[in-house]
Amino acid sequence: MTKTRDQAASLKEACVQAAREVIAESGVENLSMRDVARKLGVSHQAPYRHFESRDHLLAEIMQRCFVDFGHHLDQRPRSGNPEADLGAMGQAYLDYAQRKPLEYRLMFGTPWPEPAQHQELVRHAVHAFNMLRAGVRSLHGVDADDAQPTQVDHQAMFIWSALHGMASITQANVMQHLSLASGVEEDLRSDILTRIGLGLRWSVAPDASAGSAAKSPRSSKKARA
Amino acid sequence: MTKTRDQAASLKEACVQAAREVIAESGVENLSMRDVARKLGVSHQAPYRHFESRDHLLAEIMQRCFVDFGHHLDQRPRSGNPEADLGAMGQAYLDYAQRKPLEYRLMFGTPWPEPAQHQELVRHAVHAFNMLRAGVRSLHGVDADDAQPTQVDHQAMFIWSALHGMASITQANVMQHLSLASGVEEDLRSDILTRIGLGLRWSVAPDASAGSAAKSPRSSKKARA
DNA sequence: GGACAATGGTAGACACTGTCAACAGCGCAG
DNA sequence: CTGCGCTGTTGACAGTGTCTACCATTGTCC
Repeated sequence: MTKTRDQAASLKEACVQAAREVIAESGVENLSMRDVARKLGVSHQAPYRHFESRDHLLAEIMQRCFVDFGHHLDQRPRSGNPEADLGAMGQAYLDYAQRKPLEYRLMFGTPWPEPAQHQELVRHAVHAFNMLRAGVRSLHGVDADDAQPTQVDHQAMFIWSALHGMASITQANVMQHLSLASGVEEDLRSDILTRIGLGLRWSVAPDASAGSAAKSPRSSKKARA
Repeated sequence: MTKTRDQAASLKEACVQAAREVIAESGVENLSMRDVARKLGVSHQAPYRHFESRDHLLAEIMQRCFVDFGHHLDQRPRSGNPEADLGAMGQAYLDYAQRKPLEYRLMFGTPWPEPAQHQELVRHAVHAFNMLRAGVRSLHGVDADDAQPTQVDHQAMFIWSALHGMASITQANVMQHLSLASGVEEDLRSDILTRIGLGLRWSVAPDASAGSAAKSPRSSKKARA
């Protein structure tokens, strides 16, 4: 409890906090070590006592973002219906990407530092993916508890691809220039979620709002998957 | 034909060329103006005679990458069958991403410079998207030449999302840590393409190799789309 | 031919970055 | 008290993008 150790911990924490703020406001590329030092009123080298390099600080922040992200996904409403739950997860995913675009880009759009150096980061990222896996697995029903892991993984990768693609495309400022047909942009989310459901041979049931995309499916569980 | 004008043009060209090489070898973030100047044996300010700023040089390069990319998509084998053609386009897309990862990241993974400043860039990017649109539209058959533009755009966005998601996830060095079930990684492409087909309510028919993912579909054209 | 402006290239600054190295204050173990 | 380790400071160094001032060559108009 010595004051020293507190301050040490507090400076490390403060660095992370300040850096997260910078990133949330202006993106990774505008984050500089000297900036966070200035923000905290310490010398430009002080942060280096707690982080080997800029990359290490970045890794720490990415890691925390993944924790946040995991929590965000976990806090989605649980209805007990596996399809609806997975759909809600998709919604939550896109929500996060939309509400914290810069954090999202940090996690999924920034070239990662050497993964071997930052195993904790990898662990948390993998954990988030495993949540998706679990959601997919529960789709396969109670009996099929030993669902083909191959198929589960394929489905998970498909879902992730579509969601991530959607999220990052939406964030790029290109879409405004595509002159999409009217209404398309608004219904993108529900449409994509529906199509993901089709791609799984299951309906993932987007929330009922703005249902233009709903051509018919809703619960076309017929496919054996 | 004056020597001056030639040299001018040639330095501008040389800058672009040198910069592309740097990017293709070590990525955008390692591209520096001074570097290309050094590489060309000119003063560090010479490139600025031809490019207002680093962003302008980058925009020029991105633009050319989009042209390349468009050509690459265009050179895919045409079978006359709209489904197969669209599938081949997907293949070509993923091919490009795999073979030129850094260029791909430059186009689709780098925060764009102010689009208003670089309309040519936007034009070429949109053109690539329109190729996808055309592919989707031709799916709707000859009669439906006035296919619902809304639906076409939705489908195009879905395809793009899934492809882009797949491409960028594959490039990130995360996948090795997901401990995917054996065989999943190899079949990712064909599986995703199949699922995209399902999401369109059409089979997009991945190339026949490595067909583990083909559970049955292949030409489940039953859906009315 | 000769004045002149434009064009393309050079050289030197400035502010900024990440990071290395040497140094100073502090708390604690011996 | 002495010494050591941790935390923080200060000062460098090499690198960056970009501004400004300068120089050389060129083509144009009188």
